[in-house]
Formats: sequence, structure tokens, C-alpha cells
Amino acid sequence: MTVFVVLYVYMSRQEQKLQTRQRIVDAAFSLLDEDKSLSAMSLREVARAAGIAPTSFYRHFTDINDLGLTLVDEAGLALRQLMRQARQRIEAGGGVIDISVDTFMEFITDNKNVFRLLLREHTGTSGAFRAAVAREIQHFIEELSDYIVLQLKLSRAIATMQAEAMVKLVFSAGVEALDSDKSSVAETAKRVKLQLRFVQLGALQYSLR
Amino acid sequence: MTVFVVLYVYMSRQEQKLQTRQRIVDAAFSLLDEDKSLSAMSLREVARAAGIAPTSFYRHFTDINDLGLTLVDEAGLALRQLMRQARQRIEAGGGVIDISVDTFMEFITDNKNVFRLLLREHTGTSGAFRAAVAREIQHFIEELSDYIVLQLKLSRAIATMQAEAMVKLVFSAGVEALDSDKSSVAETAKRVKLQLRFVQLGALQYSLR
DNA sequence: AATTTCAGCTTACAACTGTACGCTAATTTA
DNA sequence: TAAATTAGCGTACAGTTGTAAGCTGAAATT
Repeated sequence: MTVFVVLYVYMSRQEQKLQTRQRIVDAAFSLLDEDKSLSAMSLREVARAAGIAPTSFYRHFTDINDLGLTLVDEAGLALRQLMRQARQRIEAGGGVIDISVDTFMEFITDNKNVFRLLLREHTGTSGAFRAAVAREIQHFIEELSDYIVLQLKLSRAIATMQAEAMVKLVFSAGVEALDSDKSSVAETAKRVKLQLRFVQLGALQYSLR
Repeated sequence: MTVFVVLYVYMSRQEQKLQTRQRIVDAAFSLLDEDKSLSAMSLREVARAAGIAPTSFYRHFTDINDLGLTLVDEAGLALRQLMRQARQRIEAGGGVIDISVDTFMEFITDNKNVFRLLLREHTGTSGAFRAAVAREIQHFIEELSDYIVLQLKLSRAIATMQAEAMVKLVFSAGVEALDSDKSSVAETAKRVKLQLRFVQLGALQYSLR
């Protein structure tokens, strides 16, 4: 005897819609691999990947652009979560630079498409997207700057410059990491850590001058 | 009385073809403004801008991709010329950092689309393009590294790290400069100069440690 | 002077795009 | 229970794309 048990998971209309919306977002992220950019992503392609009719897309987003902004937002959210994670690890002990870089590199390895999105749109063809990504990076810089002022007792002005330099170096290293295998990533991480040390030493030296 | 003088500038077939090819390249560069990327550039669009029939494009390039590689090459060439220019200016006297940054910022301001191409393709959707741009940047780093070894007498290993950090910081500043007006560019330049000084001081400090 | 080469053209076609329109069936509201 | 709302679908259309095929006239070669 075989018994079929059908589980009905109740979902209100609103919840169903939200779920479909998320399917679209996920589909879009999954399309964003090595050789597909946001601007090259067609509405029909996304719809296909999400398993809906092309025209149903409009029930959730007005535009492909609208979807794009959502993706950038989600990516920014992921970045901020990443920072929280790094802070926790730092409080648990360990060199700030080492832990931050390692956390970042882990993030990139595990979320290539999220980081790719940020990088591409940072220099992409939509001014709105460029600005949105720039804002996310600015958040990053400001939080790091706060940390530097508190921990290293540097002036706010110098701390900001130091933080900016560090974030940009880490992001640049991230660019390399996207196209590298695991061992190369470790090597890239090592190099950027040294460079961050240069910046740290230099900023300190400069403020003692 | 009106006299029409027709000037016949003789051009061999080969020269004509080369001229058309250059028109295509120029047209492509001119299309690469704020909101058009290489991958979003259609063959027909380029042909239209170059004033030729779509199918005539194939007499010069096998692909849009082929054209892309040519553009990256030309951009790399422009970068190398830029460096030569910077070296000349430095020999004429002045702070190395100041002159290098100023030269670079001038270049970006005068050749926005060339720099945009490099930036976009550095993180773009074509692995071949990404690699090509990475090579150009590597050139840049190596030449700067040579300079540092010679002038500042640092070890090759440390000089390379310093050079890499500096080039990446300058390129990052370039990203900002693309979306800025003239006065903001000056401000960005000032900030990156300070950051470069951090790196320089830090690398020196580190090697004396 | 006769022949070959070839840069650029026109025409043509199948594939794909965004999106307008109206239908359906199920949920939500009254 | 009756009426209203709406997520998702199918059909349809005009516009754009890459590129295949073959022609033309001028330049280059013989």
C-alpha cells in the first residue's frame, strides 16, 4: 500500500507574489555570471530563468532598470552584513587587517555574482547605478573610518583618507580574486594585506610628522 | 564668377581602407560615452556612426569582438604614451607624485571614453578583454616599480607592492573623476596624492623596520 | 588594354527584443 | 454568497539585431 501525503503550505496571495518576486531576483543574480552584465540582461531572459511569462514580469517591476536597483540594494545589504561579520570576528581576537581581508575574500568567493554586480555597475552605463554603488562603498569607508579614529586615535581627516585608500585597495584585490582560483586568491590576499600595512604605517607616520 | 576648385587627394586603395577602418574605430570610441558599453554596442550602430553599410563592417573586422580588442589595444597605447609624457615632465622637475597624478587626471579629462573603456572592460563580461586590460595595468605597475627601485632604492619585492598599490589608488580615483566636474577632480586629485604619500611613507618605513 | 581583385552596397531573413491587450482562475473583500 | 481584484498567461506586433548572398564600379595587376 502506498500512501501519498500532500503537504499544503498555505500562502496568502501577497506571500505568493513576494515569493515570485524573489524568484525573479534570484534568477537575475544567477544570470550575472562571468559573461552577462545587468545591461545585457533581457527581460525575457530573466522571465525565462524565473519560470514566468515575459509579461508577468511587469506585475513585479516596472522595468529591467527597476529590477537592477533592487539587485544593487540587495548587494549592498550583503556587504553590510559582511562588515558586521568582520567586526564580530575581530572582537574575537586577531589582526584587524588579516581578519578583514580574509572575511572579504571569503565573501567574494562565496558570492561572486553579488560582488561582480557591484564592480560592474560601479563603472557601468547607468549613472543611477554608479551612484548607488558609490554610496554603498562610501558606507564601507565611513564605518572603517570610525573604527580607525576609535582604535588608532588618528584625526578624523587622516582616518578618512586612510580608510578610503584601504577600501579601494581591497576592492581592487577583489577584482583579481574574481578571476582566480583558490590558491591565487590566497596570494592576492597576502599582497593586499602588505599594501594595507603600508597605508597604515604611512598614515601614522604622516600624522606624527 | 565663381570658381570651384576640387582638390583631389590621392589615396591608394590600401590607404582608403585604412582610413575607413580608422573611421570605424573612432566611431566606436565616440559611442562609448556615459551610457553605452562595448558589449551593448551593436555592429549596425557602429556602422551607422562610421557612415558605412552594416555588412561593410566585415571587410575590416571579423567581429564586434575583434573591434573591441583593437579598441583595448589603442587605449593601452594611449596609456603608455601618457606615461612617457609623465616621465618627461618629472625630469623637468617637480614632485613625482604630484606630476604623475596631475598628468593622469589630465588624461582622463581629455580622453574620458578611452579610460571608460579600460575601466569597464577591466570588470566586463569578456574574459579576453579583462585579461587584456589587466596586462596593460601590469605594464603600468612594472614601469612604476622600476622607477621606485631606481630612485628610492627599495627592494624589488617591496617596490612592486608599492607600485601596485599606487596604480590601483590612482585608477580608483580615476573612476571618481569620470563622473565629476573640474573642481571635484582637483579635490579628488588632492586626496589621492595624500594617499599615495601614505603608501610611499609606509613602504619606506616597512623596509627600514 | 584586358583581367583580376575587392571595398562597399542593397536586399533578405530568421532570431530576438520590449511591451500592449485582453483573458482566466483564484484569492480577497464586501 | 456575490462582486471585485489581480497574478500570471497567450497572442500579437513593430523594431532591432547579426549576417548570408550577390552585385557594382573602381583600383590594381598583368
